[in-house]
Formats: sequence, C-alpha cells, structure tokens
Amino acid sequence: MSAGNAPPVGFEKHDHSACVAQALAAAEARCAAEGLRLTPVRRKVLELLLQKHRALGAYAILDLLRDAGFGSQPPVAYRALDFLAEHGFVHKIERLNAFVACSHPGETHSPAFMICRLCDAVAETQSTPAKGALGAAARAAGFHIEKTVVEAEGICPACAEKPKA
Amino acid sequence: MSAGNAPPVGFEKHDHSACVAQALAAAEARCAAEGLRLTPVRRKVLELLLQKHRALGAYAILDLLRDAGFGSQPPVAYRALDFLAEHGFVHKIERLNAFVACSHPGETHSPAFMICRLCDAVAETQSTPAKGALGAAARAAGFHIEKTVVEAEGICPACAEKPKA
DNA sequence: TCTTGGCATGTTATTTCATATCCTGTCTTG
DNA sequence: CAAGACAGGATATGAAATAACATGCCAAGA
Ligand SMILES: [Zn+2]
Ligand SMILES: [Zn+2]
Ligand SMILES: [Zn+2]
Ligand SMILES: [Zn+2]
Repeated sequence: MSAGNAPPVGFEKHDHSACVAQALAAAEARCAAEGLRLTPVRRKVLELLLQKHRALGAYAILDLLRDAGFGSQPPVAYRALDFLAEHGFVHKIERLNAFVACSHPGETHSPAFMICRLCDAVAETQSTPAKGALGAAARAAGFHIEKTVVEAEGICPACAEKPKA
Repeated sequence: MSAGNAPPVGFEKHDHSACVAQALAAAEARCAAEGLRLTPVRRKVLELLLQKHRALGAYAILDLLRDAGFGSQPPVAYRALDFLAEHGFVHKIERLNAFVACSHPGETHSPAFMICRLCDAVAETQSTPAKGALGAAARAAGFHIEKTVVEAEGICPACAEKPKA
C-alpha cells in the first residue's frame, strides 16, 4: 500500500484539467485516424495516467480500474498498457517499473526521463542518444540500435528547495 | 590496471580466462587499496558474472551460488550484487532485470549498454548523457542529475549475420 | 581479558511485478 | 449466418525484490 501522497509532478505548474482533456482528445483523434481501437479500458488507463500526472505501477493502475468498475486482474492493466506503450501514448519507466503518460503526443520521438529519487516525479524530454558516443560505439561494434532507454535519476527542483524539512 | 587495448565493446572474441583472472585480480587490488571487503560470496558472484560474460538475473546467480556451496536465498545474491554495484564492479541492466560485470574496472564512468534482443548479449560502452540534449533539458528544468541509465536495444552483429537460423 | 558493536551472512516469509492459459462476447466480413 | 479476429474477464503461476529476524565473526574499547 504505497498510496496516500499526491506529490506534484511534471516539474512545472500548468492547467491540468485542460492538459488532460487535450491529450485525451488528441489520442482519440490519432486512433481514429490510424484505425487503432481506443477501447474503454485503454482510454481509462490513459486518462488515469494523464490525471495523476506521474508514474504509476501496473497494480496501482489496477486499483484505480477496479474503482472505476473495470476488471481488476493484472492482465487487464498490462494489456491496456501494452497497447498504449506500443503506440506511444505512454512510456514505461524501467527504473521504477512504472508507466507514465507521454508528454509529447503524436510526434515520433526517443524519450528521455528525469526521475526525482525523493518524490518520484518524472519529467519527459527528448534525447538523441544515437548521435553521441553511444551511436559511435554502436557503429564501431556493428550493433544496430532499435530503441533506447534513457533515464536520469536525481533531484527535482521542488525537492532541491526543501532539503529535508 | 587498465585493459588499455580492448575496444569498449563486448561483442568480440577474446582470451576469456585471462580476462576473468585479470578482472578479479584488479577487483581484489582495488578492494585492498580502498578498505573494501571482497568477501567469498561477493568474490564468487563477481567471478560468476565475469565467467558467464553476460547478464544474469539474481536468481540465476543464486542457482550458481547454491552449486558452489553458498547460501541460496534471494538476499544472499541481492546483498552481494548491491555491494558490487555500489562500488562499480557490476552494473544492473534495468531493461533485463539482470546484472553484468563491468567492462571498465577502476575508472569512474557513466556506462551505456547495447543489448541484443535476440541473444541477450550485452556490451558496455561509455556515455555522456548529460552533455547532450538531456543535460540541456535538465539545466533548463532545474533538475540535478546524479546518475543515468542508458540502454540501447537492438541487434548484435552476430545475430545480424544469421537472420533466422 | 572481556565485552560490545558493526557487519556480513544465513533463514523464513512476504510483497511486488509480470505472464501463461483458457474462456466468453462482440464485432467484421464473406 | 458461419468463420475468424480481437478485446477483455478469470484463474493460476512464475519471476523479481525486500522485510524481518537470527547467528557468527572480528576489531576497538572498557
Ligand atoms: Zn513521449
Ligand atoms: Zn522531487
Ligand atoms: Zn562499467
Ligand atoms: Zn545477438
């Protein structure tokens, strides 16, 4: 039971309800355009991740799904998450074994994350990992990169200001 | 104690027994120099990871520890791995929930990994994630990076040559 | 010396994360 | 109205990680 807190996330303030509505609408539009099926469960999972605006474990999502009247067995959440992740609506944070809604919907991108080790806030940004030393090493080794995971752990600005209090 | 000649990747052939022995000796020397305790279990885990020369899950290591006469409960492996990872002798591959011996012993470094999705081979190289777009984003956001996880998934040269055999 | 405290290890049990498998209902399409 | 694809519900199990407690060792300090 690691519930309870509602630590602010993203790193900046913003009009959250609008942000959620807009992202959901964008997802629906894209699914319609591409023939993807944004079913009730999938939509609900995306909505939950957008609303919470933080990384959630599959079982936390499952609890919320149950509260919303959906199935509450692990595969329900994992299947929805697989779909959403496969199409770029959400990302998995390997470091946390958790999922977060994408902050850059629509654009194909190679995401990078900044994860606060104190409050677990997660911010998404873009990365170009194959352009630097890693890309050079891959070419030299004959390795073909298909996907990259880039996750930076550290301290978010909010936590940096209140050192311990 | 640097292996100066070897390229920064692990997809190539090499004199493996020498490589294991040298790395173990280097680890022992460094522990002696820094007052770290490379106990039998810790040494064995490092030796196993060096010998297998691939990423191993904690429970796979545990099986090998059992065969070698050590304790066989999860904490035994996890504690040894924690020690080794904390001091940079091994790295955790988040993507695989597995551990691999460090290829650049001694030097402080920010590792990056290339992981073959077909054969699970892992090669370690250096990365400078904080120097590129990620670093810029972190500065802009006021995020203080302490550690980065960089893991590229793709196809290794060996698997690229045998398309499906 | 004795003892006390830190530390590594062993052991048991539990929690947390993820997948395999089977079955049912609902569309779609010929 | 079949036949097939696919989403989702349910049960069960596997895999990864940690909590909590107990024992033995050794070195500093009384
Ligand atoms: Zn994204
Ligand atoms: Zn924080
Ligand atoms: Zn390394
Ligand atoms: Zn391979």
